[in-house]
Amino acid sequence: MNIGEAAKKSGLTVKTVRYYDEINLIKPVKNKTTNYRQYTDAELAKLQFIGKARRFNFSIKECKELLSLYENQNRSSKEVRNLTLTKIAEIDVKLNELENLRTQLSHLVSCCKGNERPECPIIDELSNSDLN
Amino acid sequence: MNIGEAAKKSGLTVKTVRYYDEINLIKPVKNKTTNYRQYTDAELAKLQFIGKARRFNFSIKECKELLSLYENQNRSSKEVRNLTLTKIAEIDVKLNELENLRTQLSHLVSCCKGNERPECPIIDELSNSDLN
DNA sequence: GATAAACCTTCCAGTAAGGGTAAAGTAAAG
DNA sequence: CTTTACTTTACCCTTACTGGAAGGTTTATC
Repeated sequence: MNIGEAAKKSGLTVKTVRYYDEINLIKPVKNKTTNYRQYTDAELAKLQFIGKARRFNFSIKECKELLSLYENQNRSSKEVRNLTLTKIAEIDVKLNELENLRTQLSHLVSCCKGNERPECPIIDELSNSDLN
Repeated sequence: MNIGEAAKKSGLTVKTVRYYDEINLIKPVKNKTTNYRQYTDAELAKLQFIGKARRFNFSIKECKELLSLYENQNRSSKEVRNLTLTKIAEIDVKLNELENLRTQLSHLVSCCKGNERPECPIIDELSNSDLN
């Protein structure tokens, strides 16, 4: 199939699919006469796999790893599990950071009258040169 | 003061401070003979302001807005408060996404034996072409 | 006075993961 | 035959910096 169909069926944009070719993630053969990319069903499956892994927040580099695990019939499930656990740990770090931020920002908002006057505790806090 | 001191006192890197000059965020005067950037105390205060706002997850563009509010003695606290509320709303969206991801990934992990065998529910799920 | 270190300068390239647009070739439909 | 839809490559743009090279300046040491 052509790139447009592969993109549609994988839920990716044509640009993205072309990009995955460019970075050697998924390289289809090319029609010699038209120079069009030709995607097989197996390649479509890989595009779908990558799309899903990306939605699961795996980076392209991690997607490459997952893809090679996906293609390797002899890999152990432990390898995949460990990659996933690492990803969960990263998400936890991010969650913590964001929760802290949210707490601090909502504290600032609760201190600020939000009226037409210029006095603003938010600006005051940002102007405070203490690191934190 | 020179850029090194300004960087140290603001908790930013020299590279970052130079970058803020480049993008017209904070432009110091330059010593004509040495061509060194000269930062005033007021500029240092702005660097600190920006550094803090960045740590609060405001983008550079938002920092520019905040900075102009900071410099404007006549602005209402409402404007600052609204910007902050918008930021909190963004954080909430991000938190939701990450929490969903975490739930799904830990569900996958709990299904995967993580042993030496190749059967792996995580890969199976990623191979599932359903969008979610 | 020479030299070395610790500064500072600009410029160029790269990061992640594509998005936007242009100019041009190809294909399918009417 | 023409229009419309699709495809190609090539280039620059995005965010917010970071790293490095090549060179000028200042300060400390010998």
